[in-house]
Amino acid sequence: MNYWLMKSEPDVFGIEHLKACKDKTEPWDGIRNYQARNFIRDDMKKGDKVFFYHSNCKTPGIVGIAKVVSKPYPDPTQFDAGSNYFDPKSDPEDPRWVLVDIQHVRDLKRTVSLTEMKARADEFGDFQLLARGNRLSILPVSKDQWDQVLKMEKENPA
DNA sequence: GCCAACGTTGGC
DNA sequence: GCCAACGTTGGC
Repeated sequence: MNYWLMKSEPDVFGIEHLKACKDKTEPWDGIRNYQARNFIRDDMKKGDKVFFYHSNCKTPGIVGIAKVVSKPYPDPTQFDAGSNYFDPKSDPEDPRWVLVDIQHVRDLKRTVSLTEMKARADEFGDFQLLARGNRLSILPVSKDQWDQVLKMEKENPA
């Protein structure tokens, strides 16, 4: 059982969008970064838990919990010439990009903001979200880091 | 294989 | 809107 953090822009596809989907489930398409791809392809398992993170917005931070509800499978948008995610170099016999289906589990009671987490970076250890220049849209979270966020959720915001 | 140019991410 | 950081592309 692994833990992850997935970023999304609330203006494009936020946690409210995920909740509104059929079965609160949606294919997490459009990942076009090899490091993120490798996490999905090599390490993601059905049942893994996911922090839903809002980026590029007023208060960037973790807003909810989701879970992985499929195995990794080829991202259909890579073969769709009409899609923004179309990749003409991807071979249908050996697809370059994969995705998993993500299902909403619950909203956090409050947003655990990036600012708060940065202020308490020493309680997170080595956390890629807090690393300088971090741009990965999918990144691993340790059990301790997962629990730390949930602990902060229960506290009052700083 | 190097590296400059370019595009994207994402916090602020 | 700005800009730092980083990934990708393509010329050589």
